[in-house]
Amino acid sequence: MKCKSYYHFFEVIANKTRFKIIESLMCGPLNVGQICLATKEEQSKISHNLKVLSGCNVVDVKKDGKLRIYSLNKETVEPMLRLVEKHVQTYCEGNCGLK
Amino acid sequence: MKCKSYYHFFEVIANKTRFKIIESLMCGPLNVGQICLATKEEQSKISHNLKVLSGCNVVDVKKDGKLRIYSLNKETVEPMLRLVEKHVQTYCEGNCGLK
DNA sequence: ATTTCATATGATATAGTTTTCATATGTTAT
DNA sequence: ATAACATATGAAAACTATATCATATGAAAT
Repeated sequence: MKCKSYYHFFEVIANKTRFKIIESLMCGPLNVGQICLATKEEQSKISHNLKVLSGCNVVDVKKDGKLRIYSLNKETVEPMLRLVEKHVQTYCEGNCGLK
Repeated sequence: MKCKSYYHFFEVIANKTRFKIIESLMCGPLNVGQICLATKEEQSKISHNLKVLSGCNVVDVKKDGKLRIYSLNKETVEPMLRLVEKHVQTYCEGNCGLK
């Protein structure tokens, strides 16, 4: 397994705002304005962070007029969250030292 | 799936030094001095980062005299790295925008 | 009991990331 | 062509994480 720079992938997910974006996209694609509403975050903040997420294909964009619709790459993200959930359940009663 | 604070788990892995530690433990348990050699990093840096890793059970410690032997929780880490590897192969030719 | 070795810890300095604010770009409607 | 709207972008400010250095702790050997 070659993984010399895989930690960069985790950096992308390891952020509160980006994680909220991911959660908001769990139920289906949304445009930027809708993501702002769902996350209660500012537009430019969301845009900056969407760029990071799409930069490594954690989310996908497509244009629709003046809207940009973002969708989650569930194939990678969902199993990854399932692994974390299992880890927390198995190894950490309560909060695992996680803040 | 409840995942409100799961991003903290990713923060733990999303770091160059800690990732090097994880890699060094891939082949089996090591004590702190051995991890320093394997990673070519300073002892106190390693200790600080080992604390973060063990804080959420990504690694496990046991004492042996004055040595402390760390081992990797492969059950969570390995499948997670496999997911990233697959992601990179599938969605990113070259480097995926990852640094 | 003292020295030596292995590791941990605390405080500060340093580096890096994230947000913010102002503005730019691109699209549709008028 | 201009206005209105949605989103993106750049630069600076604000924030957070990390490394470093000095020192502390604990265990074994002398």
